[in-house]
Amino acid sequence: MARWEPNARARLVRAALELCTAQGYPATTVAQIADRAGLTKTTFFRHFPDKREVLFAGQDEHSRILAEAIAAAPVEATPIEAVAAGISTLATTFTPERREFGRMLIALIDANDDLKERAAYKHARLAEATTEALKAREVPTGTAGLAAELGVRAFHEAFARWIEPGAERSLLALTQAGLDRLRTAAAQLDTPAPAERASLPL
Amino acid sequence: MARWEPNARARLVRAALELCTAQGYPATTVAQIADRAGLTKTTFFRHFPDKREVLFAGQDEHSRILAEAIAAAPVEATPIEAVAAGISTLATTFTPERREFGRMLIALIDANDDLKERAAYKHARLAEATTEALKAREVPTGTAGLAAELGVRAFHEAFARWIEPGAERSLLALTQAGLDRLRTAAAQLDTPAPAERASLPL
DNA sequence: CGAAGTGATGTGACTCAGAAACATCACCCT
DNA sequence: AGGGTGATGTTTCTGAGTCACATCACTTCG
Repeated sequence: MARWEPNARARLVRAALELCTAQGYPATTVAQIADRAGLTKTTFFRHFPDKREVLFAGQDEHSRILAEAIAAAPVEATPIEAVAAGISTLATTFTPERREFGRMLIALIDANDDLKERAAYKHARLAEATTEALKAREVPTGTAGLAAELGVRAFHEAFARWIEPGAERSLLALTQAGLDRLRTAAAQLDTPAPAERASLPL
Repeated sequence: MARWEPNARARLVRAALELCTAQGYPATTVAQIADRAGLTKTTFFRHFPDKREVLFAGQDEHSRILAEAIAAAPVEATPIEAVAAGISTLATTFTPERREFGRMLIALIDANDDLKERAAYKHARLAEATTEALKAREVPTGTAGLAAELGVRAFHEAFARWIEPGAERSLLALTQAGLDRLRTAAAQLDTPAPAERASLPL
């Protein structure tokens, strides 16, 4: 379906990431991004609803992938198992080439509150979609919400480790490890902190 | 310390809430808000960093209150108990007059993605502050993060019920009920959904 | 093979958010 | 009475985001 120069959208994303990394996000103008992609400001806004969104391109897809994988999990799976299946499937959609992209994106987000805000929104939306997918499996609302939150947190944590320079483990392995870690953390919500526990009589 | 007409900030908040409720958030201009408060656009931006923020005025205070209450909880308290103490203290700072305000605010947020995004960010910041307060009590990172998330969710849920027209219970009672509900939900993360459980052999 | 159609892009003009430099006013203190 | 201080107003500017309209490439059909 491509006509003109193909991949206008991808060119915009690439241009945005490069320019923002080089000059900083606030110093980068939408016109500059469009220019570098060989397009105009108007066209930019035809592809993305606002300046922030170009850096989060494709993330709405994650909700769909996660939700579908959860729906496809075996009926007898527990909420956590369904979530594990979901984020595992999501993890397999990430190719190694996306590591560099991810590194740059995380660096940008860390440096700009505007982007942190959008990231928080994306997190919430992803968790919501996951919650709905679990509720469709008859998981009660509260449990669904928490399981979803655990899953999204596990995935983000895994992603953060995956893009680190020396990372050796696959994103898939990291997501599973992350979820396990959070499961055990959840089991300790009613346990006094170690420092206190150590001072209790044996 | 008030000089001119006092309460400029409060006047801006009130004007913003009224105008946005009447005309819708996107149709309301910063200049209009300032005008109605008897001020100018520049002064608006001296009090609030952006247009969205005027509707979330005072919420940064919540982080401080919550964190301080958690720090003040008894040393032997479990993470959840510390969080319960925190949100209970926070709940007691809400006077009944704030119910109407809360109603209008929630209605606005529900109707505007811009405001949903800011609300998600506020949620994340509140959870972060809570997490830090728990980590200061030697609670391990993962557990702290989840306990914080539970607390913030419980508070939001309680707030949503508190502002409902027919609500009778105090915000304090509602936060405690909300947290209890989430605690039991957390205990079911590894339990298959009811529909499935019912079909298992007794 | 050429004309109409379709979808993506460009142009120009506009509104509003938000920042900055500078002027002004009310109040306080001495 | 006069200077200091802090809050406000004035003006101007940049950039985000919207819109109406024109244009171009490519397709399809007569």
